[in-house]
Amino acid sequence: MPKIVDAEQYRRVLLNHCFDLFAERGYANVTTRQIAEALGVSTGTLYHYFANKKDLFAQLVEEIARKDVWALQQQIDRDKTLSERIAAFGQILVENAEYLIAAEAIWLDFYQHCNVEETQNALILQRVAGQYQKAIANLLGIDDLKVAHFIHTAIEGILCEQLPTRNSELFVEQVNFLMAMLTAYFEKRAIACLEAEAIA
Amino acid sequence: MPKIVDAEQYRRVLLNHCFDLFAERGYANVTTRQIAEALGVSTGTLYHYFANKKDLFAQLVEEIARKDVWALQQQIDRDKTLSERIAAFGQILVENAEYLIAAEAIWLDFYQHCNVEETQNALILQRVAGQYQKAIANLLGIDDLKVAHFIHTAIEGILCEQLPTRNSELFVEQVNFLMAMLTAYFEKRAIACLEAEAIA
Amino acid sequence: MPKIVDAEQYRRVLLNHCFDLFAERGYANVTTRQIAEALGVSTGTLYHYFANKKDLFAQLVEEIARKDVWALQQQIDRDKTLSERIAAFGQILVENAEYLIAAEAIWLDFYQHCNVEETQNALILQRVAGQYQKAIANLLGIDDLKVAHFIHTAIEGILCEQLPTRNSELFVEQVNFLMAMLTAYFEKRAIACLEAEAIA
Amino acid sequence: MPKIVDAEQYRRVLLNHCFDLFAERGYANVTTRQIAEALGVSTGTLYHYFANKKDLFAQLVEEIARKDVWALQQQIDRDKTLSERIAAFGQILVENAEYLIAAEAIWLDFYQHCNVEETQNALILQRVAGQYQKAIANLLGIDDLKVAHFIHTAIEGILCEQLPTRNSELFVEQVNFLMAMLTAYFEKRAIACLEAEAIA
DNA sequence: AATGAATGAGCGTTCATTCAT
DNA sequence: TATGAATGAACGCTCATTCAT
Repeated sequence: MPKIVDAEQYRRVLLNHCFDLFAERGYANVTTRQIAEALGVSTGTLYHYFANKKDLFAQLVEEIARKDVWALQQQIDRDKTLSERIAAFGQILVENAEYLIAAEAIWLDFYQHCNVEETQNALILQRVAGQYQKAIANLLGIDDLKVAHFIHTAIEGILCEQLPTRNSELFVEQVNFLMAMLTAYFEKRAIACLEAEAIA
Repeated sequence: MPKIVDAEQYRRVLLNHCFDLFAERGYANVTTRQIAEALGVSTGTLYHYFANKKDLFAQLVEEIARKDVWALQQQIDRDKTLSERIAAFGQILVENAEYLIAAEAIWLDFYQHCNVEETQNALILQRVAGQYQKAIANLLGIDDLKVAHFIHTAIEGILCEQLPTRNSELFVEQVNFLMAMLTAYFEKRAIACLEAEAIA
Repeated sequence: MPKIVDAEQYRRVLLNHCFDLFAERGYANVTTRQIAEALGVSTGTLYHYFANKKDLFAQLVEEIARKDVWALQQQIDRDKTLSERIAAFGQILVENAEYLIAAEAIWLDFYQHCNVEETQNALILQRVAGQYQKAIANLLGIDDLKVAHFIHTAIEGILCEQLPTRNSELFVEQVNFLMAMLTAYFEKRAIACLEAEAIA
Repeated sequence: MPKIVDAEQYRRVLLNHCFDLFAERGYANVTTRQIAEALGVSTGTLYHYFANKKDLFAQLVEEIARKDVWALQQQIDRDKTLSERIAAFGQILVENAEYLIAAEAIWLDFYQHCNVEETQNALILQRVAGQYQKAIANLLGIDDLKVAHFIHTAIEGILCEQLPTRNSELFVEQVNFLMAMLTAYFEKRAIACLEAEAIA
């Protein structure tokens, strides 16, 4: 089925070219004509590859998550200690700040526009969130998915704040706070663990 | 003589009645006619009290912040220890989850829709953020505004995640994580402080 | 009936204060609120003195005509020759250009907005036109109302042209052309008259 | 492939079908829905071909001028004497009275509604006026553009007067007056010319 | 597969007019 | 008399979507 593969690839190319448009202006402020123009195709073509604007946006969200998770997995280094991993994670966030904030803008738009009643959207929401949690857990080498979930959530908070105006100084500061708190939290947990063993 | 005596007060009444509408559907999905209907007035009346839809929304954001900050200040209890304050704060968040998530929805919409080029919006953004930070710092009895800022940011992250579907179990969990990390962080800082003094 | 006289006078005061507003922006681009504001009264008061916006405008048109005709009558000088009268008329036009153009703007707006089906408007139109013709005929000391009518018409054309941008040089030129043509026309008629008499 | 092959041509078709609507009711009293209905298209289609209502109207004004000037040029007959040309011109005006009055209504609306601050409008105003002057000068075979300008202006006055109610008897009378005055004016000028030569 | 002209419901907004005070 | 808050029909305009080509 070579034809279908091509169409599939083309769909992804189109999605990736939409990223900036949606990130900068927001779902509601982007028209299908603007999308078509940005992609160098007609609106008709758009509707050939996507059922409608919402569907296009939902697919973009999935595509972003797919790529993010894959990229995070590439960064896993099994030889590092926990605190080294935390530091490395912090650095990844800072280095990719611009992209992550843009992706957050899109993700939040999806949070707010998607009708959760539509099963499709609920599934995307759940799946993507799960993927990020696992990716973060793997990257930090921790087992507790709930902690990974919290970390993801806190990062989203930090990214949110950068939406109206970028402030990289503040961003670095906030990331450092998160990493410091994580370190303190894990140290405390390790000590508690040791003490528990000592008692036993 | 006009029908409404205190226009200023009436404007606030109108704003407060808009809250749910904007929180549930989002700025872009609420029409002025829906607002008018929800308020039990005509669209014309809406435009008598507010310059336009954006202005109405910006004023709502400010009104929410004003009320939130005031409510937080009422909760300050100078007799509590730091860890008691942290626990109390966590409880406040959990008890008011429903309202806080709704307010976050509105706040995020403002983040994304407001044009920061318009000085007015930039000022609102700055002022409101500052007020929340101070309120949190006062509530926890800490001096470091930057930590308060981070806490506010992390809470926003937690609230964001509840937007598409409420999950109170998860919410409590995340708030507990935040509080645990805060506690670990402050303890570590206190120990470091003591050691520094000991050396000196 | 002193009260009624006062109200009548006040109505005229109000009308005269509307002149500039309607002349500058045109009937359709003036709102009743703007009128009220310019007059220093409320919209309610406006509707106390005038049935509606159209009525107010129609009364303004009549008031302008009343004043113009009266002013023209003041300028009649029975001792002048025809060519002196023509020259004097030209001078009056040039000296009052600014006002006449503004009045023409209003008059044209009435031409275009008034529904002639409404008897009231048709009457105003007829009456005012007749008054101007007589006033011009008297001023020039000519009997032929039809010539006066044509002169009035030609002047309206000249005034029309000044509406989008004032060009006083052009205005003077056009008035001079009109006066030159009138002079040539009357001279030719006088000669024809003499010849007719000679033959007889 | 789109449905309409020659968009430019279709735009002109649409413009020409708007003529009566604007002429009869005036710019401010015609809604975009009425225009669309009169053209047998949707409002959306209107905005596909024209930027907005003002732009549509401005293009209509230019289209009218283009056609009028072309039509006048077709009437030029180099074998006629001046007085024959004047008579012919008068006849053209009378024969096309109905159309000319309608066109004048549109032209006056443009005079009054166009914001001269917008360079585009100022240019249209200037260009169209210049074209009419040249067309009249060519038709009458005279060199003096200023006289042609005055004639155009006087005709506009005559047409204005017909706006509220058509009165063809009056129209013919006024046109005849204008032609008579023109004849008298040119004769006088010719005599003055001859005398000047005689002296020399 | 690709086009873009066409659609029309629905948007934010205005404003002449009313009427309780 | 005088007020101005309230009204709501109607405005100019937008844009996701369709479909003949």
